[in-house]
Amino acid sequence: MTEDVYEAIMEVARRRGILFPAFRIYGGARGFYDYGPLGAVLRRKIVDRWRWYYVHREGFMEVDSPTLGISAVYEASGHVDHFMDPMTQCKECGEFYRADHLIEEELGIDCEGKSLEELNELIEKHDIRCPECGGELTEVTEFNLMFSTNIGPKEGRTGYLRPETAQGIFIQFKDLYRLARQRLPFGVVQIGRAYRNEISPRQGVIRLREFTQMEAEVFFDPEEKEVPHFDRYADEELYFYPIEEQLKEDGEMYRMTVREAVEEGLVEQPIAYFLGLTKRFLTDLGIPDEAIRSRQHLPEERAHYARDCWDVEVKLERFGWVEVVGIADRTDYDLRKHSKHSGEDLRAFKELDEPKVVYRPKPKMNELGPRFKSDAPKVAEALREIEAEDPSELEGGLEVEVNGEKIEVPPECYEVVEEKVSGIRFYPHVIEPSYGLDRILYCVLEHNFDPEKGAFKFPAWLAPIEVCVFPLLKRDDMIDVARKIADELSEAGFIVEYDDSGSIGRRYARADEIGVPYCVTVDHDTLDDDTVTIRDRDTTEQVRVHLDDLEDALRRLLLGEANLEDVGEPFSPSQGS
RNA sequence: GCGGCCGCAGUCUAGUCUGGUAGGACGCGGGCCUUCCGAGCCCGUUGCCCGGGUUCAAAUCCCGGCGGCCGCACCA
Repeated sequence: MTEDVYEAIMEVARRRGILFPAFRIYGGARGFYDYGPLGAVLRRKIVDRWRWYYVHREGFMEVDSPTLGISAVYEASGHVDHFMDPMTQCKECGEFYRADHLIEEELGIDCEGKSLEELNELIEKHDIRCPECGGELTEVTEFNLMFSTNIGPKEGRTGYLRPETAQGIFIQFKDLYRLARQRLPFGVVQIGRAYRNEISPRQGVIRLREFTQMEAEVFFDPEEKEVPHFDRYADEELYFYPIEEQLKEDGEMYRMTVREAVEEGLVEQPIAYFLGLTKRFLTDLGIPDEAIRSRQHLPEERAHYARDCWDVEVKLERFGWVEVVGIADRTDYDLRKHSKHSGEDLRAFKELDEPKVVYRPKPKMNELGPRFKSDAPKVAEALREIEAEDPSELEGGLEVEVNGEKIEVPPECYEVVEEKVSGIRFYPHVIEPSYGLDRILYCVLEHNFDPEKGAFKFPAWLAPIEVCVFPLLKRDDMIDVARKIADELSEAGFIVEYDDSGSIGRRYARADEIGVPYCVTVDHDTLDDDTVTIRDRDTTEQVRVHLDDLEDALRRLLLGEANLEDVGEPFSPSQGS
């Protein structure tokens, strides 16, 4: 076999309706894929599992905001100015390249964080040319990854397809904070499409121009930045690959528990918690423990908004360690930015243990106005910032600074008022676990793929088809019974497929290929005693169960509550009738 | 798209005519009291849609925009 696992998987995936390259009849377009019938189910099940962790268990609120945003949002978030990749183009054939990736491929060096000048120098110095045609390359320029469009007819207003779902949450902070009953910490999740106009997507479903994110934004009081139920995943063991190991010549990842990592100061508690959760989630999907590591971002690769960031990476045959989840400490960056740009106060409020009393000069505008004319509002503003613990400090006039000049404010211009300060306002800090669904789905495919059989072996609950029902022979009496069973199982909630084409062996193989965990077969005995066989995908062993027990047996099998031998009498075809 | 009405806390609303930077109710948070499904009391918290103009000063007056509702038109 010359083809690698990636190609084998994509071949089965395309043939059996998991993934299709998009727009195929028109020649396709890089960076876009369709989910076929089975892929769509698989995707849904992964999303549902994620929801179970984040919405059900963590109790986070799920929202769903527009994928197209007005420009103000992305001006405030910094994406208009910062969400750029370095780009170069071949002068001969016109092909575009990501300059840093191209240099990395050609020279085998790390270009993360290099400036445009540095990239240009490298290209010139090493005479890097177009890998396609050998042509000369243009000067490296910045290219914004957001898709822009117009909102409304004609020129309209500039809009951007969202490059991440997160902003939709930040800009609704006020309402969400209220709905969280104004208590921190709280979390909000969003699952949806995001768009990035990648310069040259090349790795199949790993780098898409339209992809699905599952993101959580968890808001913390910066002074109490801890997950309350930390113990839930604290004893989870995982592989850590922190900055210092990455910088060593022979640096290695090492294994420890989430709790130990926090105690050793390797990673802060909330990020560690979500790393633990993520590992559990990924192993649920059939990705083995040793193919999952938590890698800390190097300072130069962190996004413009992140203080610390850890990726959860999954090891793939062809692509090596691939980031499937990023858990970033976005601090108060986003809320601050949106507060500033929108003028809305996106702070949280915290009551002090002891309210304190202060005294303030309350400006009398009808005195200030005539006296200071156009400076009156500034004087008033300056007065409002004065605060004293003792009212006598405010008696007999005050001095304020306006436009760099000191101004005497006579006492008749203000009134000393007592004010109770009962709390403080602050911007919450955000920890953001962000999952790339499409990449995760590919990892699930690869790690559940048996290259020998060319077949998937998904965890039973995850299989896009849960049960196949076959008549042993294409005989009307068996067909009728099998169809009826399939129908009843379907009504009971199972994802069922009925199949009577070809030989029974062929049908088992077909079911195996797409990872159907259990096949139910109607045979001669069924017609006599209402029993059927259940066949296990991985062992190909069979048991006989009575039709009355079938639903229950399958349910327990799919949930992993029982093994095959627990649900029926052993059966082997040679002993059967 | 056209016409009308309207934009004050999360919600409902006073104030707008007669410019001087906002008051209430419910809600929400904390406490007390109670104790099983929106009881009471105390404390706290939250706001004039945006931009421009007039003015020393705009929730208030003028212009523009945006948004909502209703009607008509158009359309999946």
